[in-house]
Amino acid sequence: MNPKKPPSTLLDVAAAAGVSTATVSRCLNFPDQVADLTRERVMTAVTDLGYSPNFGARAMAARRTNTIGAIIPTMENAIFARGLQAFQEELRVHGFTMLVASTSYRPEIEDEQIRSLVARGADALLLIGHERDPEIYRFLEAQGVPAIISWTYDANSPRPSVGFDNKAAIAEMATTIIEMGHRDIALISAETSMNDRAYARLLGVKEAMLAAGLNPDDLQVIETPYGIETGAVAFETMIKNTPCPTAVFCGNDVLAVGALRRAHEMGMSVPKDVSIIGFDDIELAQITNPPLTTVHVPHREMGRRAALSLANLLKDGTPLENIELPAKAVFRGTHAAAPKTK
Amino acid sequence: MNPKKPPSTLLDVAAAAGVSTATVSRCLNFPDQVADLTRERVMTAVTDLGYSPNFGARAMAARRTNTIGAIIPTMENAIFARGLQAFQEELRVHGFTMLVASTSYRPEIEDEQIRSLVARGADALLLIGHERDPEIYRFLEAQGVPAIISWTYDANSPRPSVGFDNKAAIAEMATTIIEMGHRDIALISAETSMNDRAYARLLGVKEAMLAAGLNPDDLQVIETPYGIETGAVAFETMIKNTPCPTAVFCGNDVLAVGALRRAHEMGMSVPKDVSIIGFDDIELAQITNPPLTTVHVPHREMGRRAALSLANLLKDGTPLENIELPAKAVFRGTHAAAPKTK
DNA sequence: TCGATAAATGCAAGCCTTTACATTTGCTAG
DNA sequence: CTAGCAAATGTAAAGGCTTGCATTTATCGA
Repeated sequence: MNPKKPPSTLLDVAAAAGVSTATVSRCLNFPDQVADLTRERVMTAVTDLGYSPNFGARAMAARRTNTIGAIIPTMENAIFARGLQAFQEELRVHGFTMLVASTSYRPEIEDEQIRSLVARGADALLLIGHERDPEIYRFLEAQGVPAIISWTYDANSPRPSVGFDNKAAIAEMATTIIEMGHRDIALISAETSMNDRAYARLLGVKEAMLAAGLNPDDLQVIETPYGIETGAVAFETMIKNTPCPTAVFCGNDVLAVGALRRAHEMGMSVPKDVSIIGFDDIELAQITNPPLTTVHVPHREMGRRAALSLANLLKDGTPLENIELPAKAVFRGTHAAAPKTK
Repeated sequence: MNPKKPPSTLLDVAAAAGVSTATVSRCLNFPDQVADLTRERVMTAVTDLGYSPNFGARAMAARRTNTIGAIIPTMENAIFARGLQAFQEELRVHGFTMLVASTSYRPEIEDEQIRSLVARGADALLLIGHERDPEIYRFLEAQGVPAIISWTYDANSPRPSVGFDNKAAIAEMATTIIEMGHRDIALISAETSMNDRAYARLLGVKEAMLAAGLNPDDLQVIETPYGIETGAVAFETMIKNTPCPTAVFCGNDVLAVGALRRAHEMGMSVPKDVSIIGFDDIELAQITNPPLTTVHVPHREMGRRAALSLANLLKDGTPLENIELPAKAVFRGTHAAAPKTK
């Protein structure tokens, strides 16, 4: 235990066990290729010497790092945290480790982070959403780093993804709400530029309006950053519009919670005076009063499936697929028929 | 762009620029050691070839990866997600990348993950809480991997940490509550075995009781896993005890939210019939009705400072310090004087 | 008992970069 | 004009592991 004793190497272990380095290496990587007796001897040496393989050497020789990068907008949003957790858990099962970077929804940071993670030796990448500079896809291809897109699904996309159809999901919800008599519809959206999920949700509401014979252009939209307070402010602005909306869709649950709170503060009754609809179905949605009507998104399942796909690709070369997962409306307490008082 | 073109290497760049690999390497790592003209030529070659350094080779030659590992119980808990986000943001500023692993609060998984991250070449580690098998600390020392402990602070610990004093924080809160006349106190705690933060909080409540002349042994304790529903169940059990507690402390806000909800479901009025106190001050705490009285923890600041310390250590060798951050009681709507009806 | 085959192990060539040290080039001052 | 020095660049050794191929050993059938 001298402070300066350099960590032991494969060679040390080989010497201690009286075998070649190749055998030690095989012991560690393909245990069943080695005779039981030998393996035992090697493992003892490994333990005795406290050997831990040198990562750099291993990565260089094997041309892979068993590390997978995930690049998400922010971990502070529960939906990504949840998906990422599931992603990491599944990765671990297959012997991979996760590198994480976040972008704060800024494309130029995402660009930088993608390059950084590739330079860091990520064998594959998890990316959120399809939309980004084509140059990046070219870069990934040139580097031979596969990527899977998540949190969105587009049947027409040439890139493999595992996600759900944002547009269809919210359209389903909107159709039901419109059937309940709502005519004046509003949407508090996350910013749609460079966020294809948010944009798809906007499209979904409009689509439902059109299908129901309403004019999609009448949809009142406010775009605002993510947050309870921003949702509250947007709601207050919105509700003073003419015509005053009777149903307010929100791009996510956090915005909806803000809207709900402000509605109460303004003395409105939800859902009697106004319906408020969220998106994501995070934990928050169940504890509001009344509990939030929202669209349930399979965050964990997306993370898990993405990890599984990537692991299979890296292990056996199973090609990535384009997987659609269901997202469905969950009706709780913040929606009701449109008020008649109009 | 043939599908099989191997990525270019330093040698390719050197050849293209008409210099040696050493010069290219210097261009990339110490640009000012190279003549302007040469640098320009090299950079052009780098861009043209789409060169990205091979991580393994670099790690091996430089003996460091500029990668820092973070091992947390779970990202699904907002407090860790938030701290981790801040940790990663700060790391990025200093040119480091974050490897993440989670343990689900299981010591044996933590052990495995620590070894895995070290084997993955992490230059340093962020760990939650002090308590773990001493063998692990020995391992880290032997491998020469520095670690910083977070989410807790102990002035007496020999290991550097950046955190807050869990015991003192909750004791402060408990003292105030007891001064409001509460005598029958309960605690819904996270499991305290192998979770020194939870244990410290338990101690803190007892300490406050003792200081106020109450018998710490009278503290009613239920340990339960993390979750809204588990908090609710624990609350219901607790409230049927004799004597019935008038103040229920919770190990974290999520448990408190569950308790609060169940209290309402049981027809109790909070804080009139019972006071409920949380811990962490996550977003949830502000949207309950009434808003939750809790202890504010500087999650982001801990993450940021931890990253900063580690970055400074790795860059200039600035030794790690033991940093205490403040956590303070925030009084909102779920506490009140003890009911007189007793 | 011997050859054929399979299983186990060893040999040694990479893998690609960094960096200590050596060399060359370009200046400066005497 | 040249010795001497600094700046720029080159040379080549390491760094520790994996893996294709070669070799040895064990097993089995005839």
